Amino acid sequence: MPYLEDIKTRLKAKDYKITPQRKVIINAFAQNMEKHLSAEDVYQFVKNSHPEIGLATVYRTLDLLAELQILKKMNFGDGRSRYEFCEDDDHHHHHLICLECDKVTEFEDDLLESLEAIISKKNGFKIIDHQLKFYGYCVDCQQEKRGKD
Amino acid sequence: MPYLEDIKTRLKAKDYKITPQRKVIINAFAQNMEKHLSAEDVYQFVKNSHPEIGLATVYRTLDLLAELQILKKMNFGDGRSRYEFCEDDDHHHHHLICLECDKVTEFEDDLLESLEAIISKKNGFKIIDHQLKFYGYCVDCQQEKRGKD
DNA sequence: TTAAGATTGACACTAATTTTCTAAAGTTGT
DNA sequence: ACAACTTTAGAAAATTAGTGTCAATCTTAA
Repeated sequence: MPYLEDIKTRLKAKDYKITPQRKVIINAFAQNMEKHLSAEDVYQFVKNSHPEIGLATVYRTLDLLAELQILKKMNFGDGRSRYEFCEDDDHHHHHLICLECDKVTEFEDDLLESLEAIISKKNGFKIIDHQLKFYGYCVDCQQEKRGKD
Repeated sequence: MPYLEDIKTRLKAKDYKITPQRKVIINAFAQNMEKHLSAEDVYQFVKNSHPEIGLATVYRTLDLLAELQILKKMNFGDGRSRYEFCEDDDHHHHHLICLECDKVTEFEDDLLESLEAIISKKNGFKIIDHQLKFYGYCVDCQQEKRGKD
């Protein structure tokens, strides 16, 4: 979760302008830390305070922020891209995705680093990033299922 | 990689008919084991022998086969779903995705089982499936990059 | 402040996937 | 084999996420 000032600096460093729209969109993520917003989510959220903002602008801004590695583009299989702040370097987390209610929760892990070394050696593949997702049923949905039996 | 006879049995068991179109589509996967075909890929492949087949039919069949857990629907971030045969139960493999040429290669692993146990305990999350993807550069593309320096 | 260039909003457009409609093909009891 | 019924297929329209265009507006450096 980079600080907002830091983000502005990084935009400027690449000669991108700090527009109100970009600020608002970045803010949307800062105010929804635990969530994984889609373009449409961002659009709806941002419309409250800035009704004039266009959906295309949202898409463009998300693209830009992903390119600058400020946001990370994720796919949870629901047919749209979702975004979250990049984490600094080697502190990875992964996702638990509920097959029932689609809730996505996060989960810390560093165990994969050693696996990366093995793969690099075995396949000659230079690893830049990884993604690990677990699909299953969250506590709440397990409860409900049990109730139905 | 389930046997074709087995697949037919599973279709029948759920009262789905074995149509020529379905056979041809299943065959397309059997003949492209190592690939990860998209709907369009299947459509093109299948058109050779059966030019009359419709793209909608391909989509419907892929949906059906995924629902029956014969195929697995995957997303490699190229904007379309791709499919491969489900593997039997606990023999998982994962994917190395090249950021340069988009080639997807597979990689065997059983190391994640122990991690699953930890997560289940810690988060009360009942895990059904997992997906692990490594993004980076394949041997060939590393070579090219080095050439350019 | 002002000019140069970047960015925006509106809207048309593309591409993947889904749905609808209708007819053809398969299934079943006779 | 045949009528009655069900399932499946193909064509085309509809839907949805995301992108491209372009004139108007904004940001920033000088």
